[in-house]
Amino acid sequence: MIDPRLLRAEPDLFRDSQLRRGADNSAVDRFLELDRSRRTAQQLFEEVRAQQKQMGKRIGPARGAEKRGELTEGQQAELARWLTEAEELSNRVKAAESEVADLEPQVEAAATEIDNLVDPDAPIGSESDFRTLHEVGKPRDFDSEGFSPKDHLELGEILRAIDTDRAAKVSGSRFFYLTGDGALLELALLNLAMNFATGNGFTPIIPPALVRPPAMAGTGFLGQAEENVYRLEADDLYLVGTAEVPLAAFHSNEILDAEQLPLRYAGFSPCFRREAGSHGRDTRGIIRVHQFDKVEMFSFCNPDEAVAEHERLLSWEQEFLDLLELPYRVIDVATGDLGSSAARKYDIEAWIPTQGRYREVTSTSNCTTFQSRRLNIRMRSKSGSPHPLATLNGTLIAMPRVIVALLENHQSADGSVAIPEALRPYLGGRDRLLPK
RNA sequence: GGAGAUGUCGCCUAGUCUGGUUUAUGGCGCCCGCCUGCUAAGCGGGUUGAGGUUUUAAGACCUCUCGAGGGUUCAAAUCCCUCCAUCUCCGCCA
Repeated sequence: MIDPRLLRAEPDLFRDSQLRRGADNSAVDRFLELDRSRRTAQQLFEEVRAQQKQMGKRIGPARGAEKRGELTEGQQAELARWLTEAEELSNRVKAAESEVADLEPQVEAAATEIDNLVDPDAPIGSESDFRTLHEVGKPRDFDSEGFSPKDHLELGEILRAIDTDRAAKVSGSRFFYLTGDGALLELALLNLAMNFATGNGFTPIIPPALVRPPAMAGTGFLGQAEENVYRLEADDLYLVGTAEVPLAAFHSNEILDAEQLPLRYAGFSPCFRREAGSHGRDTRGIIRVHQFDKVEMFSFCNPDEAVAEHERLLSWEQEFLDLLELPYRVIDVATGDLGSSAARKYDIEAWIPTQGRYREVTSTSNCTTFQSRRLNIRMRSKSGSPHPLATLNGTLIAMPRVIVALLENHQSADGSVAIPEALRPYLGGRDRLLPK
């Protein structure tokens, strides 16, 4: 949700931002017009409502006196007149109220169509117009090592770590079993990630993966992204696509103490994605799946701190990938590819040898005050009234894609896979996964 | 799943049966001021949140807000309906 007062005062900011996203900006003017009508209607309502209340204050005591039989004939007649007048007022109140009630959702709808203001520093353009910020590590030269790399699925089968055939039998396409060392690998990554997070001051959280509609809507997943969300019709619940949803909604309808900020959480949850519209893409292996586990970082912070916090989230993401000894690059996502709630977004893409390219493994977004407005999360400093705060999120680890990157980048010709040093304590001190 | 109880402005609490004379009571906590060698106590005032009108400004005023949403009524914290949450008991269960 955008800031309606800012929009009234400086609509050009929003028109321009929408253009930068390559999005429709007609909602800005639609909002302004509806908002004006709504406020006019609101004022009328408040006026007649005030009259009605005044009348009620006269009728009340008079009725009391009437019951006690203390009214003179003249007062009795006056009361009767008041009641007639009150009835008429009541009708006018109802009419005015229903006009407001009519306009309200329209204003709301227009506001919802307006995306978050983009950060002026974000590169302008569509998906391919990203800016590369860093490249870290070098892709391995398998040619010079004298063998061609196997892809993660082949390795996963050699190690008996990944089983997609049986997953297809049981659940369908885009599902997987992690077996043996595969399962242990995920648990090791989880523990490494959680220790890393808590070491950096995050509170570990295991949130619910089923949420009610307001949580889903508040985080912005019921707009364009809706087709990718699983919904449980019978119970009116959604399966979350990321822990961002329950983490963001954790403090919904709360006013947080500004002194306590930033509040940082690391949430571990399963993630469910329908992957509608991606038929035929990444059908092999576990790069694109319907269900996976992820540790997500989430921060509630002062809007003044949001840009710095975003940089911090990014550097934690990088640090974590460094621990896993993976080559990657960091990109500054272009305005057209931000999604409605992010003002700026950095993706980290790990090198995938068998694809000869970088693929997204983590992503961090600065949502400024956009989400907190929808979720009604505010902060209060010692003096002064509550204000919306900023929310930011960033992937610490998305299991399948990191497993893909680990297997492919650290493989040997015999199909064994080297375990990065940081991970060894979590795998019983082993330094390799061996074919089974 | 069955039976019952509860939900009031940070916390506790009055008000709900019997609708109006309530700007929603009082206490605790917190904030400001007064008073007092200091502290404590005492005294006075303030203290839900949202939207709006107006003003150079401080402010003033209005409307909404008693778990949420509907309804009845001239008028709803109070009556009716639906939903949500919590608690107690019973049953079932990893």
